[in-house]
Amino acid sequence: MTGTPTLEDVAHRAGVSTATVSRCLNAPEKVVRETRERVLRVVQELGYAPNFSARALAARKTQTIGAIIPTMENAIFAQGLQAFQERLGQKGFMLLVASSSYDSDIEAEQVRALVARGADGLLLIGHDRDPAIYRFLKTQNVPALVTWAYRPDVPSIGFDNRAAMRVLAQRAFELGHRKFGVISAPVAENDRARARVDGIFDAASGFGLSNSDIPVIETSYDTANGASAFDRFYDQGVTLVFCGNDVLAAGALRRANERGIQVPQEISITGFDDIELANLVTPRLTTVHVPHREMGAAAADALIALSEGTWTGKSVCLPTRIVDGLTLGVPRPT
Amino acid sequence: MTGTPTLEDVAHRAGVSTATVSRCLNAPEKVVRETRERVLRVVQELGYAPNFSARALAARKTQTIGAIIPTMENAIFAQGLQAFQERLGQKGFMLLVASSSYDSDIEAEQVRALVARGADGLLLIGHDRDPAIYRFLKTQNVPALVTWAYRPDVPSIGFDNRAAMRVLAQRAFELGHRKFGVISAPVAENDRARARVDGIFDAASGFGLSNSDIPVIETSYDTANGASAFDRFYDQGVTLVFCGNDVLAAGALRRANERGIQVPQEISITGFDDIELANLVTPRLTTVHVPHREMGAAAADALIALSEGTWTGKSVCLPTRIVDGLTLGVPRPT
DNA sequence: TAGAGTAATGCAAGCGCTTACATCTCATGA
DNA sequence: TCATGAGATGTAAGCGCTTGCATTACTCTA
Repeated sequence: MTGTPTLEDVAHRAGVSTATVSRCLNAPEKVVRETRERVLRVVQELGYAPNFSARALAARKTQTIGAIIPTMENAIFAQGLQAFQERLGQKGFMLLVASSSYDSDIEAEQVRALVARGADGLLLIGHDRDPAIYRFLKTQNVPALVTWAYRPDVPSIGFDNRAAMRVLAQRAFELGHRKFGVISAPVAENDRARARVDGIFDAASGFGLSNSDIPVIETSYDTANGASAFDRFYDQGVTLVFCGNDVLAAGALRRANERGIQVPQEISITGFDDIELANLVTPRLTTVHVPHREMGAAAADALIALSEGTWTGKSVCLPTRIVDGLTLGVPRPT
Repeated sequence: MTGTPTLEDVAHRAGVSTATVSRCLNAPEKVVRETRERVLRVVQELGYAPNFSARALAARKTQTIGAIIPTMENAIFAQGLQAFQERLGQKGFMLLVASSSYDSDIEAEQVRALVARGADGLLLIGHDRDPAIYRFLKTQNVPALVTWAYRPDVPSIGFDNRAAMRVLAQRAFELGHRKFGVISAPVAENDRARARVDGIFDAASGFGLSNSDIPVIETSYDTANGASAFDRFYDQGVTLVFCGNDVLAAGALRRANERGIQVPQEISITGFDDIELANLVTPRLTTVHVPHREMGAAAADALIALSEGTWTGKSVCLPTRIVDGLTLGVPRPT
């Protein structure tokens, strides 16, 4: 009984078997009240805390959920992850995090690592990944939930990137913009980025614009990249730059400010995500609001349900909405 | 041998004992080459992956490090944590994250949860916390590392919040500012916030200003709070507002912009942390750069060393530097 | 009052791995 | 030739918990 107290120490002291103590902790209704109270008192006295490794080994459950996100440095993931973690914590689960740096090989490796660690379920971002990963997860019997994107056929809690961007683009076209550029995150292996660009294409075709007329610059997540892409588009004389996310848009906007280019009088800029940054730059960014926190919390609930076999089976598509900032205006007269 | 392969399956198939397989994986030098290669081949064939719960139970090590941060939504933590996680991953460790929402009771609870989960070490932010937590950690024999703050007497990897702010304040006073206000995060249970304010006091005393003359508004981490605190100070006619972090500063700056108040001509504003945001607001924020990524990576190394008993025992204090933005100028003539 | 039924508890076999200790093999030197 | 010892491998006892099944203690019914 030296060192950390174990179940057995508690059992001894309470005069019951370890089985009863275990039940008190995990299925209190199976133990008669008197016994339960006595046991719980001893648990208190001893400051007993279960050893999760042992519990995990015996019960084949770790009460741990893994999440693999591209990077926590992106505020949108940080925010969603925070909400996810909070909800998980409330329900007695812990969060194991890994990051992929937008690299699918690393992601696959992390999936293995998390499964080996016994994660009861995995949070994944977006749909694009090697089918072998899904097969592996299936054989290992570890449920996965896709977030930040929606699809009815696999468990997912997200939103419709394509439709959201379409709505924004539609509005821009209605304002009269016809000559514009798109700054997007690299679309390879990133269905969300691709969907956003497709949303623009969708809206454009309604205005008689063909995809081949739409210049898209793909560049990685960084304000500096947003800035240089902006330069190229500005020099081409576009009246509007759609950005695949707020960070790119903030970079573009900063460059516009640096060059003394009036936004939106001379050129309009739009973002996507509605991170706090969007509201702090000058002028305030016109962007698409995504319910990151709601999504994170809902994802936690879903993943716990999935791991306990009580999942409703219904993916959910959360609503997004346009945030009226000050960076989208009518195109300047040519 | 149905389901996930175990050590025993590998042992059988390779014609050796489980002990040998275990040694191949954990101490290869103890196994003669021929055997080792045969075993590893079987490991490949079977796609064997060790069960970490079992390993943890038997070896009393989980290869898992826990981190408790106030919130991931704050970019400074997200960035440091990302670097921390990456380095941990490179060394075969996983990251278990918990958040405290700046609440010390929640933090204490999370410490227990992480220890129960078998974390081999804990990353903590700042020094302020109930000594009982340190005692608990000591009896549980779980090492902890303090970050984002420095102190030579406990394992820590951080920087000198007080000195950094002192340097910034010194510069402001040299420019002539005498009437100013401080917007700080709540200093109770937050040694970092307190140190930053103290840094201002230090510098102020060198200019014959006494602490009681310095108005400090404590408010929680949120741009809206920064904005309203700014209003109060502006209306009091200060020429400068020191902010305890960039988020508060960004909020203050936004308000100034909204009210059409010229920064820094009419009033100066400074931040602290140098998150990306500082560089995106207009005008660019004058702030203090903190090496979050270096700190995160160094913390990972230190914590692993600590958990393996190879820690050098030397805390490290990383350098900070002032970032010359455009929000600190000479005070307007009275 | 005996027998059946049910609720509470105990027993003990694992869960998959690590590791102290025992055993075996074989080269070495006297 | 044989005791010696070093190196390689095997044996088996846990690590702390969960859980199917057995046992015990009661309550109820006929």
